[in-house]
Amino acid sequence: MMLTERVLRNRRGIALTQEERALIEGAISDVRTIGARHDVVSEGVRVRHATLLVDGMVSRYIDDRHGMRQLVGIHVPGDFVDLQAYALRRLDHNVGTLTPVTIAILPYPALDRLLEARPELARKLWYSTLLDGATQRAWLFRLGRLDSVGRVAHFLSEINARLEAVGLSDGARFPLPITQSDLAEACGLTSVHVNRVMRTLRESGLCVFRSATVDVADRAGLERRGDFSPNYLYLARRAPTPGTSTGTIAKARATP
Amino acid sequence: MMLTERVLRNRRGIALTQEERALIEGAISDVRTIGARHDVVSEGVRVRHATLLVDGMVSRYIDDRHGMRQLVGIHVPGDFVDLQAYALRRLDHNVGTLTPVTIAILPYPALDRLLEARPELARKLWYSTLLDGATQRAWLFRLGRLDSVGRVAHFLSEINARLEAVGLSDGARFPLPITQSDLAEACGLTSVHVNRVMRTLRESGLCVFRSATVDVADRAGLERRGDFSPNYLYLARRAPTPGTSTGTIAKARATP
DNA sequence: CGACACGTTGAGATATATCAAACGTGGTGG
DNA sequence: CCACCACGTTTGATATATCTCAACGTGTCG
Repeated sequence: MMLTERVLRNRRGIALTQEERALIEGAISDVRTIGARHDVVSEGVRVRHATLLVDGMVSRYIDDRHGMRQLVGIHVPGDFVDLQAYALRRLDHNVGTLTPVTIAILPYPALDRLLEARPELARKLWYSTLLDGATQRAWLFRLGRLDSVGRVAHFLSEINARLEAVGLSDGARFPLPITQSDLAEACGLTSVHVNRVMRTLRESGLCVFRSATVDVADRAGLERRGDFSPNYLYLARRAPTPGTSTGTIAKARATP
Repeated sequence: MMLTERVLRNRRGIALTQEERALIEGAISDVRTIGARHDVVSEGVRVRHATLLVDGMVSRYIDDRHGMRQLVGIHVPGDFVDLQAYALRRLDHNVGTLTPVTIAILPYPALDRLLEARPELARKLWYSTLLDGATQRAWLFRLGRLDSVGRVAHFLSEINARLEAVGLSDGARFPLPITQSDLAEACGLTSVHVNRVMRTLRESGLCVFRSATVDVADRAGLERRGDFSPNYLYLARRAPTPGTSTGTIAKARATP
């Protein structure tokens, strides 16, 4: 399986060519696995390479003075997790694994050469950082205007759509190997309340979250409850490219 | 006064040269004034030019199904308000004026030529969209982890720092020509509650918001209350470049 | 002077947090 | 293989922050 197989897959207007995928693979110096709950990049540290998430999930987060944490982004396979730093050199937040992950490393010098030679590819990677921005705006909407059930419904709808785009969800069921506390930190809630929200979603027949899997019983209903509309993801038409069957996201504990 | 005078001013590592400012000015086709409460760009509409905010304030916002609005960004003079669309062609949110504004228009064809000829300038404009992203993450933190007083304190601290960077605040006092409802839409609160928050801030001696002006009595205290740290703004060292004295932001009603 | 938008205040309703405890369950070591 | 441990989940009771609704005040502009 190609390491870059999922990069920008099914994103409207900026899909990568096979040649571009190969070029990115050529810039990869290293592929690593990291255990769950480890930081990949820390705030303020100088970054020297870009990181492509191949398998697993990672979060971007900000801690406050009292140890409370807010997720400001979450990444699924195919996402670059720290491209921001390529331009800014340092990150204003932390990036940490939620699950064991496989990541591919692209040293900046190799990336420099690649993007200089291929301005079209540079443009597409810029786009991908703009897509991150669009997602962040949707998260702002979620936190600012939705109630707790709406926030979780919106979050789950988003992850469903994003996993579907990269072939890891069939729209009705997808892996979500994170804890209710993680969900709480993403949605600006407490884990206790997230638990009650999950019960509400279950009892209203929208979805069930059990053993790291979400079963979506009523997708339209879930999306409606979360005031979710996928336009901000700039996805290609639904009905994702076949080729990769729905898969899983690594969950077993790996070496730290 | 140069239209681009405030663009990327006092931003660490990516300040523009005088020549680059002149080049941007050369790409400006038009300068317009627009009244308060008018949309500049609407969601989903194809965009054909970039917009530089020269004077006034504009917001980026998302409306929900029930007419509630969430601000996902706010812009001060010197900001590009829709560079995202240059890459994505459409915006996933709306951009509307909060006050009467002066904006400069840069048609994409002119921008294309400019950025092709000047990759270094292209890089800096890309950076500026990444700075927007960093600010959005700070907003996520604000909404997800701060209480109402903290949110408003954080918001005001941010605006103070950003206006200071472009010479429109001296750190102790700055113009804020928006309503308490706008503030509420930015902070995920109701306008009634924002009113009470302002009273709290006043009574605790942190700051006073009156007649479209914020007087910061205790900057350190305000920033502490909002758990604010300006690192995400990537500002150059404090002590802003002299040259432009503290000014105002247009407030008088203009023609729609 | 009057209208209208914005700001201010109060009382009461409600959503979510907090605190505390019990329950499951998968992994680990004896 | 079993027992235990750690971590995550679930539930209950109570506290509290914020919203909602409603009314009244105030400044600005025509």
